[in-house]
Amino acid sequence: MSAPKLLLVEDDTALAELLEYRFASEGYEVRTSADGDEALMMAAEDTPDLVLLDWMIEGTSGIEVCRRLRRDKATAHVPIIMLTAREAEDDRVRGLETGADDYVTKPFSPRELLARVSAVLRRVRPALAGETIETGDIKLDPVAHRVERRGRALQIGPTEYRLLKFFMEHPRRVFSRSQLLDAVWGTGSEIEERTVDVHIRRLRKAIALDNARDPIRTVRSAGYALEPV
Amino acid sequence: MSAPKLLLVEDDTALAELLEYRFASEGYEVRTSADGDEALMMAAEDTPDLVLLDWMIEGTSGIEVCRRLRRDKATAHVPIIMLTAREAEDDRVRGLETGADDYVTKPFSPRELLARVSAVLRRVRPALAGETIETGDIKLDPVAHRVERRGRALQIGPTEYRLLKFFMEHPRRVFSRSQLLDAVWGTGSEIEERTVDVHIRRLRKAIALDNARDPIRTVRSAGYALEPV
DNA sequence: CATTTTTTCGACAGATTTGTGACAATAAGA
DNA sequence: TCTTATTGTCACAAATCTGTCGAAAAAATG
Repeated sequence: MSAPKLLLVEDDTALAELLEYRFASEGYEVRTSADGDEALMMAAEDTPDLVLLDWMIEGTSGIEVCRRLRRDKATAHVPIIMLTAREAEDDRVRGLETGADDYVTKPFSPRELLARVSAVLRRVRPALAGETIETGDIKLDPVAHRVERRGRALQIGPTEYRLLKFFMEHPRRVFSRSQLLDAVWGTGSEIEERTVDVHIRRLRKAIALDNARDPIRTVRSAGYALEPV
Repeated sequence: MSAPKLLLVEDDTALAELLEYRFASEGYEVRTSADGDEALMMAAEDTPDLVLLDWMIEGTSGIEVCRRLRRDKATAHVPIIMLTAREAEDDRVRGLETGADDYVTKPFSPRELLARVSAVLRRVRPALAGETIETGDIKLDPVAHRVERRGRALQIGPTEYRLLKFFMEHPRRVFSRSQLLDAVWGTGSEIEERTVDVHIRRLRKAIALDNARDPIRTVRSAGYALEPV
């Protein structure tokens, strides 16, 4: 399984290094920035799976970073855990309103933060936490790299697996062919858009059961979506 | 998702370039003009989603541009944020009276302006921010690209979807055929006006339910409007 | 009531978009 | 090395959508 990618935005160097070390040793891939604008750039370049955001950083404030992350389509759904020094109620409230998923009040133990991160990831993108995702009657176990539907194991190729996993992480949402290319094939892949159609067909075939409805919805002139049956 | 279109009216070239760059990198589509009359022409050609209007521009004054935008049916309801250099109370009051939606006092940070723009757009056109819109008994989810009425999913073609979405973003308002052509088909589409009628009919058919009233009102010799049931 | 204007409706051919099977190239595994 | 899977593209078929007409219906006008 691929290591969850964290983006840590923290200008206290000592704390940042400590956390970086602890998370790395727990199997996370961590990148750090002390500066809000830089962090936003890093997030834009390579979308992280979760952002740890200090509320009190220099330059662009934490709340603003949060807003901007939410506003950009690519990072709009990345979970954010804010690290706040203040006990101040309204800071937390404002944070959660702005779209943070959870907060941790300083001082905190690395262990506590690890637990929160794991919890948020489990809730938002179960596959990253190594947990089985279930959408409708389809179950996907990212650790075993196995997919089953109504108890029956499905045989499914690598690309179709990634495609299905992506869909299951964002059920009901419509994705254009180019969005799917970016998400499943990687940004900048120079692949024909129509190729997506072919893989959709292969995926449909792979997850088809005699008496089950096709859970993949074609949205004409827009793209495809996975609808839980 | 289509990028929100902004029209920036600002004669301070340096500021204009800065803003243009920042907004572009946030996913907006920006056109700029330093001149009031030119700006009005641009707005007429391709209706923007929001206008950023400097109050103190050369030639036609900001307040006049604002008035004229409000007077033209096509741009009457486009939100306007005015950029005012003065702290002067009466300038802001006059602006809001003339029909501006919000104001930002110079000097301001691009960040602050971004926040205002986002807030105004969210308030005025939720679908641009990916929120579901609800008009009467019809619900439209732009993310899932799905329309339902009284809980029942509707089957609806691409053009009818765009048409309905536009109507739902501006309920109760009457639009002429040429306004609809501009908004739904795109400016400069060389399509027969009568064609709108046909798509209205198709939309009516698509959203019809046995026991429900037709929510689309025909306004003879003027156009069509969506009336929440 | 007859006339004029405007809108609705059904039909249709052409255009777009999507589904599908086949195929060569490449990668992976035995 | 030899087999077997997987991948990305095509070309063609199938499905769906589009823009226009012209006739019929409805609404205003006088």
